[in-house]
Amino acid sequence: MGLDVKTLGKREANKLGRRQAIVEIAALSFMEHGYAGTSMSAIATELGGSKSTLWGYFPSKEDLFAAVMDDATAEFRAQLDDVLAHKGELADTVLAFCRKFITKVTSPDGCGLYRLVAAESGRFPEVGRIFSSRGREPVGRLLAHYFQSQIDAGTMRPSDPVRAAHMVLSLCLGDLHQRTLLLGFRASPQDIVAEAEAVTADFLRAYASSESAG
Amino acid sequence: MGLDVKTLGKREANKLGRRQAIVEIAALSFMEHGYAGTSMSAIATELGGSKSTLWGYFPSKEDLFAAVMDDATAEFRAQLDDVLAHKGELADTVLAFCRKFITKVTSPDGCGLYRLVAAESGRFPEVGRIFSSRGREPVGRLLAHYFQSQIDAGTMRPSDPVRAAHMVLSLCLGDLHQRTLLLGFRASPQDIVAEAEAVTADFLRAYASSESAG
DNA sequence: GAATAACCGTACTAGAGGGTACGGCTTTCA
DNA sequence: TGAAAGCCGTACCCTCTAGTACGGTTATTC
Repeated sequence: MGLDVKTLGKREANKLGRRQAIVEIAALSFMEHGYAGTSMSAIATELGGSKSTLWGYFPSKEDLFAAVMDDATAEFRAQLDDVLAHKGELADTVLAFCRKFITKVTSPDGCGLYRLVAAESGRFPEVGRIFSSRGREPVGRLLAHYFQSQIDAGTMRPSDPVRAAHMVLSLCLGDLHQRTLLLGFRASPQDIVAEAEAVTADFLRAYASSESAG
Repeated sequence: MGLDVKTLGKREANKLGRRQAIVEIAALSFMEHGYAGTSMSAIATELGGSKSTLWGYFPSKEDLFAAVMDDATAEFRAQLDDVLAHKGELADTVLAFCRKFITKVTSPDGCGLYRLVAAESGRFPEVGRIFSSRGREPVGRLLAHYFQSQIDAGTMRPSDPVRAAHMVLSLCLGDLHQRTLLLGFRASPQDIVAEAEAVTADFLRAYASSESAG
Protein backbone atom coordinates (compact mmCIF):
# COMPACT_ATOMS: atom_id res chain seq x y z
CA MET A 1 0.00 0.00 0.00
CA GLY A 2 1.11 3.64 0.20
CA LEU A 3 2.68 3.21 3.61
CA ASP A 4 6.35 3.74 4.18
CA VAL A 5 8.02 1.82 6.93
CA LYS A 6 9.94 4.93 7.93
CA THR A 7 6.73 6.71 8.89
CA LEU A 8 5.82 3.99 11.37
CA GLY A 9 6.91 3.47 14.92
CA LYS A 10 8.94 0.43 15.82
CA ARG A 11 5.87 -1.32 17.12
CA GLU A 12 3.99 -0.98 13.85
CA ALA A 13 7.03 -1.91 11.77
CA ASN A 14 7.69 -4.99 13.83
CA LYS A 15 4.05 -5.94 13.58
CA LEU A 16 4.10 -5.69 9.81
CA GLY A 17 7.34 -7.65 9.62
CA ARG A 18 6.00 -10.31 11.88
CA ARG A 19 2.83 -10.57 9.88
CA GLN A 20 4.84 -11.01 6.71
CA ALA A 21 6.94 -13.69 8.38
CA ILE A 22 3.81 -15.57 9.39
CA VAL A 23 2.42 -15.36 5.87
CA GLU A 24 5.64 -16.67 4.37
CA ILE A 25 5.92 -19.58 6.77
CA ALA A 26 2.26 -20.39 6.25
CA ALA A 27 2.70 -20.24 2.48
CA LEU A 28 5.48 -22.80 2.61
CA SER A 29 3.45 -25.05 4.86
CA PHE A 30 0.29 -24.78 2.78
CA MET A 31 2.22 -25.48 -0.40
CA GLU A 32 3.92 -28.47 1.12
CA HIS A 33 1.02 -30.06 2.97
CA GLY A 34 -2.12 -28.53 1.47
CA TYR A 35 -4.83 -26.71 3.38
CA ALA A 36 -6.18 -29.57 5.48
CA GLY A 37 -2.70 -30.98 6.01
CA THR A 38 -1.40 -27.77 7.55
CA SER A 39 -1.88 -27.21 11.25
CA MET A 40 -1.91 -23.86 12.95
CA SER A 41 0.08 -25.31 15.81
CA ALA A 42 2.83 -26.36 13.43
CA ILE A 43 2.96 -22.86 11.97
CA ALA A 44 3.19 -21.37 15.44
CA THR A 45 5.99 -23.78 16.30
CA GLU A 46 7.94 -23.06 13.13
CA LEU A 47 7.39 -19.37 13.66
CA GLY A 48 9.06 -19.71 17.03
CA GLY A 49 6.25 -17.86 18.75
CA SER A 50 3.21 -18.98 20.61
CA LYS A 51 -0.25 -19.81 19.41
CA SER A 52 -1.66 -16.72 21.11
CA THR A 53 0.53 -14.54 18.90
CA LEU A 54 -0.57 -16.34 15.77
CA TRP A 55 -4.24 -15.94 16.61
CA GLY A 56 -3.55 -12.32 17.42
CA TYR A 57 -2.65 -11.75 13.78
CA PHE A 58 -5.14 -14.04 12.08
CA PRO A 59 -8.38 -14.88 13.85
CA SER A 60 -8.75 -18.19 12.01
CA LYS A 61 -7.02 -20.62 9.70
CA GLU A 62 -9.16 -19.45 6.81
CA ASP A 63 -8.11 -15.84 7.25
CA LEU A 64 -4.48 -16.85 7.24
CA PHE A 65 -4.99 -18.86 4.08
CA ALA A 66 -6.63 -15.90 2.36
CA ALA A 67 -3.69 -13.70 3.33
CA VAL A 68 -1.28 -16.25 1.85
CA MET A 69 -3.18 -16.33 -1.41
CA ASP A 70 -3.28 -12.56 -1.61
CA ASP A 71 0.44 -12.32 -1.02
CA ALA A 72 1.38 -15.01 -3.51
CA THR A 73 -0.80 -13.77 -6.35
CA ALA A 74 0.34 -10.18 -5.90
CA GLU A 75 3.96 -11.27 -6.25
CA PHE A 76 3.07 -13.51 -9.18
CA ARG A 77 1.35 -10.72 -11.04
CA ALA A 78 4.11 -8.22 -10.31
CA GLN A 79 6.72 -10.53 -11.79
CA LEU A 80 4.68 -11.23 -14.90
CA ASP A 81 3.83 -7.58 -15.44
CA ASP A 82 7.52 -6.91 -15.32
CA VAL A 83 8.19 -9.62 -17.90
CA LEU A 84 5.80 -8.10 -20.38
CA ALA A 85 7.02 -4.53 -19.92
CA HIS A 86 9.84 -4.61 -22.47
CA LYS A 87 9.29 -4.83 -26.20
CA GLY A 88 11.47 -5.79 -29.16
CA GLU A 89 11.47 -8.25 -32.02
CA LEU A 90 8.49 -10.62 -32.00
CA ALA A 91 10.54 -13.80 -31.76
CA ASP A 92 12.82 -12.38 -29.08
CA THR A 93 9.98 -11.05 -26.98
CA VAL A 94 7.99 -14.26 -27.16
CA LEU A 95 11.06 -16.30 -26.34
CA ALA A 96 11.89 -14.11 -23.35
CA PHE A 97 8.31 -14.30 -22.15
CA CYS A 98 8.25 -18.08 -22.43
CA ARG A 99 11.55 -18.40 -20.59
CA LYS A 100 10.31 -16.34 -17.67
CA PHE A 101 6.93 -18.00 -17.61
CA ILE A 102 8.25 -21.55 -17.82
CA THR A 103 10.90 -20.75 -15.23
CA LYS A 104 8.12 -19.70 -12.90
CA VAL A 105 5.80 -22.64 -13.48
CA THR A 106 8.64 -25.14 -13.08
CA SER A 107 10.03 -23.54 -9.93
CA PRO A 108 9.26 -25.14 -6.58
CA ASP A 109 7.36 -22.01 -5.57
CA GLY A 110 5.28 -21.77 -8.70
CA CYS A 111 4.64 -25.48 -8.71
CA GLY A 112 3.64 -25.49 -5.07
CA LEU A 113 1.30 -22.58 -5.59
CA TYR A 114 -0.27 -24.25 -8.60
CA ARG A 115 -0.74 -27.47 -6.63
CA LEU A 116 -2.32 -25.58 -3.78
CA VAL A 117 -4.67 -23.63 -6.01
CA ALA A 118 -5.66 -26.66 -8.07
CA ALA A 119 -6.36 -28.66 -4.96
CA GLU A 120 -8.35 -26.07 -3.05
CA SER A 121 -10.20 -24.25 -5.82
CA GLY A 122 -12.84 -26.97 -5.79
CA ARG A 123 -13.69 -26.43 -2.14
CA PHE A 124 -12.90 -22.71 -1.97
CA PRO A 125 -14.09 -21.11 -5.21
CA GLU A 126 -12.54 -17.80 -4.26
CA VAL A 127 -9.09 -19.37 -4.26
CA GLY A 128 -9.34 -20.19 -7.94
CA ARG A 129 -11.01 -16.87 -8.64
CA ILE A 130 -8.29 -14.83 -6.96
CA PHE A 131 -5.56 -16.82 -8.66
CA SER A 132 -7.20 -16.61 -12.05
CA SER A 133 -8.10 -12.94 -11.85
CA ARG A 134 -4.60 -11.93 -10.84
CA GLY A 135 -2.59 -14.49 -12.78
CA ARG A 136 -3.74 -15.99 -16.01
CA GLU A 137 -6.30 -13.40 -17.02
CA PRO A 138 -4.26 -10.20 -16.86
CA VAL A 139 -1.25 -11.95 -18.37
CA GLY A 140 -3.42 -13.24 -21.20
CA ARG A 141 -4.79 -9.75 -21.75
CA LEU A 142 -1.36 -8.16 -21.88
CA LEU A 143 -0.07 -10.84 -24.22
CA ALA A 144 -3.11 -10.52 -26.46
CA HIS A 145 -2.68 -6.76 -26.54
CA TYR A 146 0.94 -7.19 -27.54
CA PHE A 147 -0.03 -9.63 -30.26
CA GLN A 148 -2.62 -7.19 -31.60
CA SER A 149 0.10 -4.60 -32.02
CA GLN A 150 2.21 -7.15 -33.86
CA ILE A 151 -0.68 -8.01 -36.15
CA ASP A 152 -1.14 -4.34 -36.91
CA ALA A 153 2.57 -4.04 -37.61
CA GLY A 154 2.44 -6.97 -40.00
CA THR A 155 4.88 -9.24 -38.16
CA MET A 156 2.02 -11.56 -37.26
CA ARG A 157 -0.56 -12.79 -39.72
CA PRO A 158 -4.14 -11.54 -39.27
CA SER A 159 -5.63 -13.70 -36.52
CA ASP A 160 -7.35 -13.67 -33.16
CA PRO A 161 -4.79 -12.31 -30.68
CA VAL A 162 -6.66 -13.77 -27.72
CA ARG A 163 -6.43 -17.26 -29.13
CA ALA A 164 -2.78 -16.75 -29.93
CA ALA A 165 -2.17 -15.74 -26.33
CA HIS A 166 -4.03 -18.77 -25.06
CA MET A 167 -1.89 -20.94 -27.29
CA VAL A 168 1.36 -19.60 -25.89
CA LEU A 169 0.17 -19.88 -22.30
CA SER A 170 -1.06 -23.44 -22.84
CA LEU A 171 2.17 -24.48 -24.49
CA CYS A 172 4.17 -23.01 -21.62
CA LEU A 173 2.20 -25.26 -19.27
CA GLY A 174 3.41 -28.21 -21.27
CA ASP A 175 5.64 -31.18 -20.85
CA LEU A 176 8.16 -29.61 -18.50
CA HIS A 177 5.50 -28.22 -16.21
CA GLN A 178 3.63 -31.52 -16.13
CA ARG A 179 6.78 -33.45 -15.35
CA THR A 180 7.63 -31.04 -12.58
CA LEU A 181 4.13 -31.20 -11.17
CA LEU A 182 3.63 -34.95 -11.35
CA LEU A 183 7.09 -36.43 -11.17
CA GLY A 184 9.00 -33.90 -9.12
CA PHE A 185 11.34 -33.33 -12.05
CA ARG A 186 13.81 -30.50 -11.47
CA ALA A 187 14.16 -28.61 -14.72
CA SER A 188 17.59 -27.18 -15.49
CA PRO A 189 18.00 -23.77 -17.12
CA GLN A 190 18.93 -25.63 -20.30
CA ASP A 191 15.68 -27.61 -20.18
CA ILE A 192 13.75 -24.38 -19.77
CA VAL A 193 15.51 -22.66 -22.65
CA ALA A 194 14.92 -25.66 -24.89
CA GLU A 195 11.21 -25.76 -24.08
CA ALA A 196 10.87 -22.00 -24.49
CA GLU A 197 12.49 -22.25 -27.92
CA ALA A 198 10.18 -25.10 -28.90
CA VAL A 199 7.12 -23.16 -27.80
CA THR A 200 8.29 -20.07 -29.65
CA ALA A 201 8.94 -22.10 -32.79
CA ASP A 202 5.48 -23.68 -32.68
CA PHE A 203 3.93 -20.29 -32.11
CA LEU A 204 5.82 -18.64 -34.97
CA ARG A 205 4.91 -21.43 -37.37
CA ALA A 206 1.27 -20.95 -36.56
CA TYR A 207 1.09 -17.18 -36.25
CA ALA A 208 4.06 -15.39 -37.82
CA SER A 209 3.32 -13.56 -41.06
CA SER A 210 4.42 -15.59 -44.10
CA GLU A 211 7.24 -13.26 -45.12
CA SER A 212 8.91 -13.39 -41.69
CA ALA A 213 8.41 -17.12 -41.04
CA GLY A 214 11.50 -19.35 -41.00
CA MET B 1 -7.10 -59.75 -13.98
CA GLY B 2 -7.86 -63.01 -15.84
CA LEU B 3 -10.57 -64.00 -13.40
CA ASP B 4 -14.14 -64.48 -14.48
CA VAL B 5 -16.85 -63.76 -11.99
CA LYS B 6 -18.66 -66.91 -13.05
CA THR B 7 -15.82 -69.09 -11.81
CA LEU B 8 -16.13 -67.65 -8.32
CA GLY B 9 -18.43 -68.55 -5.52
CA LYS B 10 -20.97 -66.06 -4.29
CA ARG B 11 -18.72 -65.16 -1.40
CA GLU B 12 -15.82 -64.19 -3.62
CA ALA B 13 -18.05 -62.37 -6.10
CA ASN B 14 -19.70 -60.38 -3.36
CA LYS B 15 -16.34 -59.56 -1.91
CA LEU B 16 -15.07 -58.22 -5.23
CA GLY B 17 -18.21 -56.21 -5.75
CA ARG B 18 -18.01 -54.78 -2.29
CA ARG B 19 -14.38 -53.89 -2.79
CA GLN B 20 -15.23 -52.08 -6.00
CA ALA B 21 -18.04 -50.22 -4.26
CA ILE B 22 -15.64 -49.08 -1.56
CA VAL B 23 -13.12 -47.91 -4.13
CA GLU B 24 -15.74 -45.93 -6.02
CA ILE B 25 -17.10 -44.25 -2.93
CA ALA B 26 -13.59 -43.49 -1.76
CA ALA B 27 -12.68 -42.08 -5.18
CA LEU B 28 -15.57 -39.63 -5.04
CA SER B 29 -14.66 -38.61 -1.53
CA PHE B 30 -10.97 -38.20 -2.29
CA MET B 31 -11.74 -36.15 -5.39
CA GLU B 32 -14.13 -33.94 -3.51
CA HIS B 33 -12.22 -33.40 -0.29
CA GLY B 34 -8.63 -34.37 -1.04
CA TYR B 35 -6.59 -36.95 0.81
CA ALA B 36 -6.30 -35.27 4.18
CA GLY B 37 -9.85 -34.00 3.97
CA THR B 38 -11.31 -37.48 3.53
CA SER B 39 -12.09 -39.50 6.65
CA MET B 40 -12.31 -43.25 6.79
CA SER B 41 -15.30 -42.97 9.09
CA ALA B 42 -17.14 -40.91 6.50
CA ILE B 43 -16.42 -43.51 3.83
CA ALA B 44 -17.69 -46.26 6.10
CA THR B 45 -20.83 -44.26 6.79
CA GLU B 46 -21.49 -43.54 3.13
CA LEU B 47 -20.81 -47.16 2.31
CA GLY B 48 -23.54 -48.12 4.73
CA GLY B 49 -21.30 -50.64 6.42
CA SER B 50 -19.19 -50.51 9.51
CA LYS B 51 -15.62 -49.46 10.04
CA SER B 52 -14.61 -53.02 10.75
CA THR B 53 -15.70 -54.02 7.26
CA LEU B 54 -13.78 -51.19 5.70
CA TRP B 55 -10.61 -52.11 7.54
CA GLY B 56 -11.18 -55.68 6.54
CA TYR B 57 -10.72 -54.70 2.91
CA PHE B 58 -8.03 -52.06 3.25
CA PRO B 59 -5.70 -52.19 6.23
CA SER B 60 -5.05 -48.44 6.12
CA LYS B 61 -6.12 -45.20 4.50
CA GLU B 62 -3.01 -45.20 2.36
CA ASP B 63 -3.78 -48.63 0.92
CA LEU B 64 -7.27 -47.50 0.04
CA PHE B 65 -5.91 -44.42 -1.66
CA ALA B 66 -3.51 -46.49 -3.72
CA ALA B 67 -6.37 -48.73 -4.82
CA VAL B 68 -8.36 -45.67 -5.87
CA MET B 69 -5.47 -44.40 -7.95
CA ASP B 70 -4.97 -47.75 -9.60
CA ASP B 71 -8.64 -47.99 -10.49
CA ALA B 72 -8.92 -44.47 -11.83
CA THR B 73 -5.81 -44.59 -14.00
CA ALA B 74 -6.75 -47.96 -15.45
CA GLU B 75 -10.10 -46.58 -16.54
CA PHE B 76 -8.46 -43.41 -17.83
CA ARG B 77 -5.99 -45.32 -19.94
CA ALA B 78 -8.63 -47.68 -21.28
CA GLN B 79 -10.74 -44.78 -22.49
CA LEU B 80 -7.82 -43.03 -24.14
CA ASP B 81 -6.58 -46.20 -25.79
CA ASP B 82 -10.03 -46.57 -27.24
CA VAL B 83 -9.94 -42.99 -28.52
CA LEU B 84 -6.72 -43.57 -30.44
CA ALA B 85 -7.77 -46.89 -31.93
CA HIS B 86 -9.51 -45.56 -35.04
CA LYS B 87 -7.68 -43.91 -37.92
CA GLY B 88 -8.72 -41.70 -40.81
CA GLU B 89 -7.93 -38.29 -42.26
CA LEU B 90 -5.34 -36.35 -40.26
CA ALA B 91 -7.60 -33.39 -39.50
CA ASP B 92 -10.56 -35.59 -38.62
CA THR B 93 -8.54 -37.87 -36.38
CA VAL B 94 -6.88 -35.01 -34.53
CA LEU B 95 -10.19 -33.25 -34.10
CA ALA B 96 -11.84 -36.40 -32.76
CA PHE B 97 -8.94 -37.00 -30.41
CA CYS B 98 -9.09 -33.44 -29.10
CA ARG B 99 -12.83 -33.65 -28.57
CA LYS B 100 -12.54 -36.80 -26.50
CA PHE B 101 -9.55 -35.57 -24.59
CA ILE B 102 -10.98 -32.15 -23.80
CA THR B 103 -14.28 -33.72 -22.86
CA LYS B 104 -12.43 -35.84 -20.35
CA VAL B 105 -10.30 -33.10 -18.83
CA THR B 106 -13.27 -30.78 -18.46
CA SER B 107 -15.55 -33.42 -16.94
CA PRO B 108 -16.14 -33.38 -13.19
CA ASP B 109 -14.46 -36.78 -12.96
CA GLY B 110 -11.40 -35.88 -14.96
CA CYS B 111 -11.11 -32.55 -13.23
CA GLY B 112 -11.43 -34.09 -9.80
CA LEU B 113 -8.84 -36.70 -10.61
CA TYR B 114 -6.46 -34.07 -11.92
CA ARG B 115 -6.98 -31.97 -8.80
CA LEU B 116 -6.33 -34.95 -6.60
CA VAL B 117 -3.20 -35.99 -8.45
CA ALA B 118 -1.81 -32.48 -8.63
CA ALA B 119 -2.39 -31.95 -4.95
CA GLU B 120 -0.98 -35.25 -3.67
CA SER B 121 1.85 -35.93 -6.10
CA GLY B 122 4.08 -33.67 -4.04
CA ARG B 123 3.65 -35.72 -0.89
CA PHE B 124 3.16 -39.10 -2.56
CA PRO B 125 5.54 -39.31 -5.52
CA GLU B 126 4.03 -42.60 -6.60
CA VAL B 127 0.67 -40.92 -7.17
CA GLY B 128 2.11 -38.69 -9.86
CA ARG B 129 4.20 -41.54 -11.21
CA ILE B 130 1.24 -43.90 -11.56
CA PHE B 131 -0.90 -41.21 -13.14
CA SER B 132 1.83 -40.15 -15.53
CA SER B 133 2.92 -43.64 -16.50
CA ARG B 134 -0.62 -44.71 -17.29
CA GLY B 135 -2.06 -41.46 -18.59
CA ARG B 136 0.02 -38.85 -20.31
CA GLU B 137 2.99 -40.98 -21.32
CA PRO B 138 1.28 -43.84 -23.19
CA VAL B 139 -1.15 -41.41 -24.79
CA GLY B 140 1.74 -39.24 -25.90
CA ARG B 141 3.51 -42.29 -27.31
CA LEU B 142 0.47 -43.44 -29.27
CA LEU B 143 -0.13 -39.97 -30.60
CA ALA B 144 3.53 -39.57 -31.56
CA HIS B 145 3.44 -42.94 -33.30
CA TYR B 146 0.40 -41.88 -35.25
CA PHE B 147 2.07 -38.61 -36.21
CA GLN B 148 5.14 -40.49 -37.41
CA SER B 149 2.94 -42.49 -39.76
CA GLN B 150 1.43 -39.26 -41.05
CA ILE B 151 4.85 -37.75 -41.59
CA ASP B 152 5.84 -40.84 -43.55
CA ALA B 153 2.65 -40.55 -45.58
CA GLY B 154 3.39 -36.90 -46.36
CA THR B 155 0.30 -35.40 -44.76
CA MET B 156 2.45 -33.86 -42.04
CA ARG B 157 5.63 -31.95 -42.73
CA PRO B 158 8.91 -33.56 -41.60
CA SER B 159 9.16 -32.80 -37.88
CA ASP B 160 9.59 -34.31 -34.43
CA PRO B 161 6.43 -36.36 -33.79
CA VAL B 162 7.02 -36.36 -30.06
CA ARG B 163 7.03 -32.59 -29.93
CA ALA B 164 3.95 -32.46 -32.08
CA ALA B 165 2.19 -34.81 -29.67
CA HIS B 166 3.24 -32.69 -26.72
CA MET B 167 1.87 -29.65 -28.48
CA VAL B 168 -1.55 -31.19 -28.98
CA LEU B 169 -1.74 -32.47 -25.42
CA SER B 170 -0.69 -29.11 -23.98
CA LEU B 171 -3.19 -27.25 -26.11
CA CYS B 172 -5.94 -29.59 -24.97
CA LEU B 173 -5.11 -28.64 -21.38
CA GLY B 174 -5.75 -25.05 -22.33
CA ASP B 175 -8.20 -22.34 -21.55
CA LEU B 176 -11.26 -24.53 -21.08
CA HIS B 177 -9.48 -26.93 -18.76
CA GLN B 178 -8.03 -24.10 -16.72
CA ARG B 179 -11.38 -22.41 -16.36
CA THR B 180 -12.96 -25.67 -15.29
CA LEU B 181 -10.20 -26.37 -12.81
CA LEU B 182 -9.94 -22.91 -11.28
CA LEU B 183 -13.35 -21.36 -11.74
CA GLY B 184 -15.66 -24.34 -11.69
CA PHE B 185 -16.78 -23.51 -15.23
CA ARG B 186 -19.08 -26.13 -16.75
CA ALA B 187 -18.11 -26.52 -20.38
CA SER B 188 -20.93 -27.25 -22.82
CA PRO B 189 -20.49 -29.66 -25.74
CA GLN B 190 -20.37 -26.60 -27.99
CA ASP B 191 -17.54 -25.10 -25.95
CA ILE B 192 -15.64 -28.35 -26.23
CA VAL B 193 -16.13 -28.62 -29.98
CA ALA B 194 -15.02 -25.02 -30.45
CA GLU B 195 -11.87 -25.55 -28.41
CA ALA B 196 -11.11 -28.84 -30.17
CA GLU B 197 -11.43 -27.10 -33.53
CA ALA B 198 -9.16 -24.28 -32.41
CA VAL B 199 -6.54 -26.74 -31.19
CA THR B 200 -6.74 -28.70 -34.41
CA ALA B 201 -6.39 -25.53 -36.45
CA ASP B 202 -3.33 -24.42 -34.51
CA PHE B 203 -1.82 -27.85 -34.87
CA LEU B 204 -2.46 -28.05 -38.60
CA ARG B 205 -0.98 -24.61 -39.19
CA ALA B 206 2.18 -25.65 -37.38
CA TYR B 207 2.54 -29.23 -38.61
CA ALA B 208 0.46 -29.98 -41.70
CA SER B 209 2.43 -30.40 -44.90
CA SER B 210 2.31 -27.23 -47.03
CA GLU B 211 0.23 -28.73 -49.84
CA SER B 212 -2.53 -29.85 -47.48
CA ALA B 213 -2.55 -26.74 -45.28
CA GLY B 214 -5.64 -24.49 -45.42
C1' DG C 1 9.59 5.40 35.20
C1' DA C 2 5.07 4.02 34.35
C1' DA C 3 1.41 2.75 31.07
C1' DT C 4 0.87 -0.32 27.49
C1' DA C 5 1.18 -3.02 23.44
C1' DA C 6 2.96 -7.01 21.98
C1' DC C 7 4.86 -11.42 23.14
C1' DC C 8 5.64 -15.87 25.41
C1' DG C 9 4.61 -20.43 27.52
C1' DT C 10 1.57 -23.40 29.03
C1' DA C 11 -2.37 -25.47 30.18
C1' DC C 12 -6.90 -26.21 28.65
C1' DT C 13 -11.53 -27.46 26.04
C1' DA C 14 -14.01 -29.80 22.65
C1' DG C 15 -14.13 -32.29 18.72
C1' DA C 16 -12.59 -35.18 15.00
C1' DG C 17 -9.56 -38.47 13.07
C1' DG C 18 -7.30 -43.25 12.35
C1' DG C 19 -7.42 -47.52 14.04
C1' DT C 20 -8.84 -51.61 17.37
C1' DA C 21 -11.78 -54.94 19.95
C1' DC C 22 -15.70 -57.58 20.44
C1' DG C 23 -20.18 -59.85 20.50
C1' DG C 24 -24.02 -60.93 17.66
C1' DC C 25 -26.39 -61.52 13.03
C1' DT C 26 -26.67 -63.27 8.13
C1' DT C 27 -25.13 -65.75 4.22
C1' DT C 28 -22.57 -69.23 2.03
C1' DC C 29 -21.16 -73.83 1.48
C1' DA C 30 -20.08 -78.56 2.53
C1' DT D 1 -27.64 -78.76 9.68
C1' DG D 2 -23.69 -76.82 11.34
C1' DA D 3 -19.15 -74.69 10.76
C1' DA D 4 -17.15 -70.74 8.94
C1' DA D 5 -16.72 -66.49 6.50
C1' DG D 6 -18.27 -62.20 6.31
C1' DC D 7 -20.88 -58.34 8.01
C1' DC D 8 -22.75 -55.17 11.43
C1' DG D 9 -22.99 -51.86 15.33
C1' DT D 10 -20.93 -49.89 18.96
C1' DA D 11 -17.95 -48.67 22.26
C1' DC D 12 -13.37 -47.63 22.83
C1' DC D 13 -8.19 -45.81 22.65
C1' DC D 14 -4.93 -42.54 21.35
C1' DT D 15 -3.42 -38.76 18.85
C1' DC D 16 -3.91 -34.49 16.67
C1' DT D 17 -6.28 -30.12 15.77
C1' DA D 18 -8.63 -25.49 16.01
C1' DG D 19 -9.27 -22.31 19.11
C1' DT D 20 -9.35 -20.17 24.20
C1' DA D 21 -7.64 -18.47 28.67
C1' DC D 22 -4.35 -16.52 31.53
C1' DG D 23 -0.48 -14.95 34.06
C1' DG D 24 4.16 -13.46 33.43
C1' DT D 25 7.85 -11.04 30.40
C1' DT D 26 9.91 -7.88 27.17
C1' DA D 27 10.05 -3.80 24.49
C1' DT D 28 8.09 0.62 23.08
C1' DT D 29 6.28 4.97 23.97
C1' DC D 30 5.19 9.05 26.46
